[in-house]
Amino acid sequence: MRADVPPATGALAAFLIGRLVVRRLDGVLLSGRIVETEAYLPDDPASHSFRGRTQRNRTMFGNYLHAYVYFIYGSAYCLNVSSEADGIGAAVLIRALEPVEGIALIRERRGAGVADRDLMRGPGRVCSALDIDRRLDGADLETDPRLWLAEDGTIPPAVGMSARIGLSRAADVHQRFYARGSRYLSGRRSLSPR
DNA sequence: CAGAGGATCGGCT
DNA sequence: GCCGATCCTCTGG
Repeated sequence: MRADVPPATGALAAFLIGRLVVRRLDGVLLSGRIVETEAYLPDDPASHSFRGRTQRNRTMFGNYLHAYVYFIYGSAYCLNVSSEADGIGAAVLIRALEPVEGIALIRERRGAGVADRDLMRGPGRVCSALDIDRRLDGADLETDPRLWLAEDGTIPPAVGMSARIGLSRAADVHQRFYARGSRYLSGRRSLSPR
């Protein structure tokens, strides 16, 4: 691979927009359409993998299409998809989903008073809605019966790009991808121009 | 072992 | 829009 070839991580982050995350929970299927992702590239100062492999981030360094789940701010889990070959630390953060299947159970899990628009609008809310935590870290998203990625044949939406959200480093790197026009985006409006 | 910081959320102004 | 909660993880001594 040469330097002018787009990194697989960025390509995956864009490709995943419009695809589904599916969770099986006690035999019930919960799913959502991916409307927002962020790429955390190899050698990215904002990435958990930047300072090398640790106990927490080791699935980022494993093969691609495995779940990397971490806990943040004492309150939220975030779901990522590992995105490069074995030995390279990189991942795609799933930032927001549009509810598709199992909405009744998702509403129940998120609690009364939460607007449908907010059920999975934000990475912590995605994991809260789908009961994703460190138990799922390392899950193979091609074979695990609890969590996987799917396509449903719908036409992929137009994809926009912007800076990533909530970073103190590499804040100018435009590796956030979103479905244009979706009402389920987590970012501020200035980051999602219509 | 102590300290600091963080890919967030929800509540309040 | 701003702010605090909350606790895991990593780093340095």
